[in-house]
Amino acid sequence: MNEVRETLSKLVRLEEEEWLVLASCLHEESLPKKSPLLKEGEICTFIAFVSTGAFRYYFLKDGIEKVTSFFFSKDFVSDYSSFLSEKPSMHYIESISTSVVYKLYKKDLMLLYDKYKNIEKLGRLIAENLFLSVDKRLNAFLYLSPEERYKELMNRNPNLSQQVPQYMIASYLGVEPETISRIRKRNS
Amino acid sequence: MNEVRETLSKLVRLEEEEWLVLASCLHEESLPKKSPLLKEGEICTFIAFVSTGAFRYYFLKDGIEKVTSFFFSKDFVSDYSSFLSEKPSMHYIESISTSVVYKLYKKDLMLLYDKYKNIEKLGRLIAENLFLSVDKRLNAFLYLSPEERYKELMNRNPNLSQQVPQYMIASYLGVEPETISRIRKRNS
DNA sequence: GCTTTTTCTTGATTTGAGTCAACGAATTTT
DNA sequence: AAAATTCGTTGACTCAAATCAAGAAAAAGC
Repeated sequence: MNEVRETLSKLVRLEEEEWLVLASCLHEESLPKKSPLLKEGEICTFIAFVSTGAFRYYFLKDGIEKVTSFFFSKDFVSDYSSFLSEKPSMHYIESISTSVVYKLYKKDLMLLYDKYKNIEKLGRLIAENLFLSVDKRLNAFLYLSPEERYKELMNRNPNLSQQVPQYMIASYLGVEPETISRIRKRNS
Repeated sequence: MNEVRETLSKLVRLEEEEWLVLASCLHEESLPKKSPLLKEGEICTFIAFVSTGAFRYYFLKDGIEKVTSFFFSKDFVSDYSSFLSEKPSMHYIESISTSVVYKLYKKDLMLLYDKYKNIEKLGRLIAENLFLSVDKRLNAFLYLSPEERYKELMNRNPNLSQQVPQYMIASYLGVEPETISRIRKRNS
């Protein structure tokens, strides 16, 4: 729980009371490997802080899993689009390994937003950060070739291939596993 | 100026005082056709409300203009990434037609955020909305073929081709102008 | 109006990634 | 440890979009 506080404190300085009431809204949940946190068709009603473990965020296109994101320790995992719009999610979120998360439900968060100015601010900062990360990812698709995307991803996250299988990385980069294989061969 | 208020009022209910102080921070600016609002290398210090006119948001890749977005009347135009991160922009923002905007500078906005809870909330809602739109666009690249992207864009914005030349639409969809030409031929 | 420039279309060719398929390598299961 | 399943590599082939190039059409300028 303290990791949550630490992570949040990098964004905003919360009053003691604000933290306590926020903490009282956090629900701990443990998941074994390959457990669903969210399924297609559900409305995502939570933001979850990843304490330990890892998650993948994917959707099915013609029965094939397309990975859109990964979430690791200290990340906030959610289908933020579904969370905001309250529309059914098109995605699955599934644990890659044994995981512990702290869930914060939207109905609680909305009350906190209204009551506590610093939590409202926290909400803005979270939204801004998420904007920055989607924007960066969109730019990678607009600006870069698959090979450039792969190199940049590996540069910024050198141990990713130890954490997730290569076919998920391929999917994340919007290419087929064979393409990653060939990129690796070319650059070795 | 009243259009600004109307647009904002759809997001949050501002107190009279909040609106007045916000309005006092808006700077009107008129631009002839093809004028820059932002250039590559500059830090984007503003969010501008488009009163009349249209803008294109692009970057140069090997000297070739790649259009990332369009902004029309009632949109907020900014390099929001640069605005948030305070890093130099990689983009140009240029008027497509004669335009009038109301600029709100970051230094002013930050003070407003601190002082007025509803403006802080407005900031969150703007960030959330921008997140949703980038996320949607990213999904279009992840899920859809160029042809599907084109059809969807035209569906949602039937008069876009009257407002901007086709080569900019091509660029926006991440394809070459010839491809749009061929898609149109196929579907006629 | 005509001229010039910009934008759009069409064809021929190239190319990078996808698809299909087969086969090793590595994990997991029992 | 052996068997089974999953994962990664490689090759042959296909295909959709990029590239190159030449004109046609439309818009802007005079």
